[in-house]
Amino acid sequence: MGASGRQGKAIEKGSRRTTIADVAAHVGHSKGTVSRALNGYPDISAPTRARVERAARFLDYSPLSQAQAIKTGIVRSIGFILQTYEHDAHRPFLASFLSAVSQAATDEGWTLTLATSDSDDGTIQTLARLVKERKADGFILPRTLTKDPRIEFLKAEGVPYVLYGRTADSSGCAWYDILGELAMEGAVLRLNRLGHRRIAFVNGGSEFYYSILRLSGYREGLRKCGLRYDEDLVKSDALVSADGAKAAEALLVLRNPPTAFVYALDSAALGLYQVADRLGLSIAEDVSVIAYDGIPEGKLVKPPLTTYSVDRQKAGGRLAKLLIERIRGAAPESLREFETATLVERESDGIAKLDSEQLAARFREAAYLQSLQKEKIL
Amino acid sequence: MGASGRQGKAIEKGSRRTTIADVAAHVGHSKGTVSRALNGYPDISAPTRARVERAARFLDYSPLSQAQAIKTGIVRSIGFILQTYEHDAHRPFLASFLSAVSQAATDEGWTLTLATSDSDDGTIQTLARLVKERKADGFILPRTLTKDPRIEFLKAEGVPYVLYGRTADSSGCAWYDILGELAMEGAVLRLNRLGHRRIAFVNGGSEFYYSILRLSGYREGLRKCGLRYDEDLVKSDALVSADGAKAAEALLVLRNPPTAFVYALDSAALGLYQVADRLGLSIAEDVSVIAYDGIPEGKLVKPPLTTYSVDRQKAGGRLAKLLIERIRGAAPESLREFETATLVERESDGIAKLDSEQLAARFREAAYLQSLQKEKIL
DNA sequence: TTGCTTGCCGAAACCGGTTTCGGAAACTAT
DNA sequence: ATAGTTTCCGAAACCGGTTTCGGCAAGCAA
Repeated sequence: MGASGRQGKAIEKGSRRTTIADVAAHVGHSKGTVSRALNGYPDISAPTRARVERAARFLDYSPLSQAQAIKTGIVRSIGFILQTYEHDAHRPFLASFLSAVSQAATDEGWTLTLATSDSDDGTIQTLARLVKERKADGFILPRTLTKDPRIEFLKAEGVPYVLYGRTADSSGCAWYDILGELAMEGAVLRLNRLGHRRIAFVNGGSEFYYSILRLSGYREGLRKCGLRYDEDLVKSDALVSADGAKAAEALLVLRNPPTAFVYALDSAALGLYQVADRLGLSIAEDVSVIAYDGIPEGKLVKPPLTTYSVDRQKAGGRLAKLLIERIRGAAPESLREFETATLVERESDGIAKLDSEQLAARFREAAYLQSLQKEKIL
Repeated sequence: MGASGRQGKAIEKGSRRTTIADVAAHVGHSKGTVSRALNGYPDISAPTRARVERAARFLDYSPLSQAQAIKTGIVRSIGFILQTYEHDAHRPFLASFLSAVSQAATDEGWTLTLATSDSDDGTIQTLARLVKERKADGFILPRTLTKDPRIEFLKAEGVPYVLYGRTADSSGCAWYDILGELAMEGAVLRLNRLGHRRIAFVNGGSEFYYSILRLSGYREGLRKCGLRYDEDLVKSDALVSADGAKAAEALLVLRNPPTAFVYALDSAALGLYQVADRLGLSIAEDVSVIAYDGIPEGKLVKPPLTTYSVDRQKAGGRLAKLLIERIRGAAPESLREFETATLVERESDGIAKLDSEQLAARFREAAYLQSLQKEKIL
């Protein structure tokens, strides 16, 4: 059945990969025909297509994406930019997130190209470079801002992208997002059921769109409980535990301190633990806290942190699929997915034993004790 | 100065990227000359080369790596495979490690291609696929085994790689590694200086070559202290806190329990905290522990864990550079670097207040108390 | 001068694919 | 039987580079 001519192929020299020409020779057709057959062009007869496909499989042929790219412009690669200036707090997830993205990409025969930047400008430049050098066909943009320069840039360049998160101007955007607002609302409701009436909210970075959403969820929760919104009880820009601690202190010295805290970020909530420790307050007993993210430290801390946990793994996988569809031409409006965070009930929230006044008293007493201790040490 | 002919280039249509032909036209030379000039061929005169380079800069030209690759076979990309079946314990570092790799790659005009696998076989297959599809020119292999199938595969295929770690058969291998053996030795010496005479060693996964090295470091430490090696005091395969806890228990029930522990992994050392907690032992007071890695949880735990910390950031950067040099043809023997782990003195190690017998007594007492408590609860 | 090198560069083939174009063969419709 | 369509595929151009090959001109020795 061999086509005309001898094979005469040297096995030595690292066994050259099989090219489209090999397949063409094997089935006795031209390269063009093989290419069209494999790419589903309609002007190839069914039997020919079948023969070509069989030969391709037999010869273990797979096209070189770079060779395709030089003509088609697409390299089958997903771009992702690690923003190293973001606080470490966001890092632990990265591994499982990236592995999910990469896994999904692999399933489709795609690759994940990773790049880095250490500033906002750098991110745009890196984006530009990857596009110019055709290293990526589209991007996953994590942690979207309310007004995000990355989105503006890519939109202007006509490069496909999909958001992990939402943004103010959603026109032309595809996304996957967790309904953080629902989580915040749920946290408030839960704390209210436990008897808390003064519930504080410590938000994350105010430039991120999720902060707007989470705040609205908090307010919605208050509304459903019939509690009034008190802006004294709201802090923002708490990303790490130091920030969270500062916010907690500011809230606890209020004349009417909150007996419960909702944190938009686990990492910031850890700060409350430090403050409580210092003030001799017991978490769950004296003050309750519920946060959001599901970082591993939440399990370690005492008492373990009740939190709304996010499935980063799933997010990564879905984002990859969505981006690939987007690159293949699907309309962005059809590529918008939501997921909910799942409540992990641990032990940092409990029945309100003290009301705000009693807590204030306790706090004064704690401060008194603390100053006594300090004197002793001095 | 314009070359012959009109430009006649349409600005519309996403402003086509400038190609080598544009540069050639601009300087009035052939494509071939431009290519050779830019790639440092010796048969180009100095003035011509200068003119070409200036034009290239002026036109903001950079060659399309894929187009180059189809002829040269190299795509300027570093491959890295995320092994998702590895325990999460090793994940937290990933972010900074990868960002360093990617940063170093970017500096050289290279990219990082990430792939995933969930089994050993899968890793080889993924390696093979990336090589076949020319998605990567070489690989960084983290967490090397004593006998590592990845190395065997790549060696057989003639694909460049560089190890993060060492391996039994180092022929033809380039690597970057941390001298974990020195750290273990240092830990033993330090504990001995604090008065400890029975020092246990809880090793990591025995298939990893680092385990062999760290064990030898531990033994060397003992030797220098004049302590004899007691195999009852050595456990292995403790990767996560559960494993570490099991090892700790087994060691503490010995007739002559250790008063100090050296853990090859921070994550496993966390298990000792659980056990101590359960048994009413105080870490640093009753038993000391020093570990290795520098995971963030080490800071959170009480008392904070004394550990030998590894600079993953630096490792990533160096590995990328080494790999690129390797791909460019440098001899593997010339690409071997070592770094040391740095001791982070925290509070989990202290002066030995109890000797082994006293500890055994304390432990019996603690066990007694514990059983009492249990009865009360029941 | 002549003959040989050497330096420098253009022409063209090539890498591994995709896509346009046009034509032969087979099918229809008259 | 002839003309007009379709169907299917080959030839060739093309994508953006690299590399081989050979030739012209200048330089040098005889």
